[in-house]
Amino acid sequence: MRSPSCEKKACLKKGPWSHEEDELLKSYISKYGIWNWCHMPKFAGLSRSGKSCRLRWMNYLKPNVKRGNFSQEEEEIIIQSHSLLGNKWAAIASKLPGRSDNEIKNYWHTHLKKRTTHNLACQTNDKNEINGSVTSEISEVQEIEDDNVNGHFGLLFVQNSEDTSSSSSSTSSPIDSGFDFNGDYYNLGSPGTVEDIQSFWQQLFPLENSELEISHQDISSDPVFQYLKF
DNA sequence: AAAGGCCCCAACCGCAATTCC
DNA sequence: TGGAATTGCGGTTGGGGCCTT
Repeated sequence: MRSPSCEKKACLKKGPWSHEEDELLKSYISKYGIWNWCHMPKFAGLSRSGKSCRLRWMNYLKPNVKRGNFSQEEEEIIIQSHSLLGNKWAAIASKLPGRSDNEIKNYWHTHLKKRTTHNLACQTNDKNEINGSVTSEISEVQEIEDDNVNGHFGLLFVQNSEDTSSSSSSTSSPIDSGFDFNGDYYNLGSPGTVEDIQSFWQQLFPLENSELEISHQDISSDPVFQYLKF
């Protein structure tokens, strides 16, 4: 299996992220969104691989990422989910909004694994003592309600503009990309025409960052804009 | 106070899956 | 349709901090 071509550069930085790098990535994504992890670092001024940037964003920089200790409820969800799903950390993480798969994986190995193996050992001992059947955790687990975890809730930065004069288009079609309430960037389709793109950025920026203003000239000179083939 | 061991967690690596051209 | 590019996932590692002796 090949390595991605964009990550062949030997000069890419590795190791812990500096505050400056975090700020560069955050500000770039808040401004331009996530359009291509592979090529983004270059435009953001980062000497990092796309994978490294993605990981940093997903685990730490993304809005709504929870830090700190896990609650009892979260621990129980992890334990129950793990008994159901095994090491499907991404699936388990989807049941815990704000927690990354990496964080859950680490927490499992450092805290919960010992506890559950200890419990299992205790259960086995009990079983031997009473010579009865042990009701495993698995049989007691119920499917966790996750209707509101996996779906998109709405648009954080984008809303329909009432200003119909800003675009040559007579219909103000809804923008099909942005950040949902989980902090995930989504893009439901191709941007379309130049006007679509310009309209998109114009709708995006005023809500995302009120002091930020952008002109058509700004857009057309932007590397992302050029990358998108214009 | 210093040295060694242990623990935790951020980040890397390799691979599979998916998307794009 | 096949290969290349990109994304996502899970296992693993390495280093820093804490604890013990």
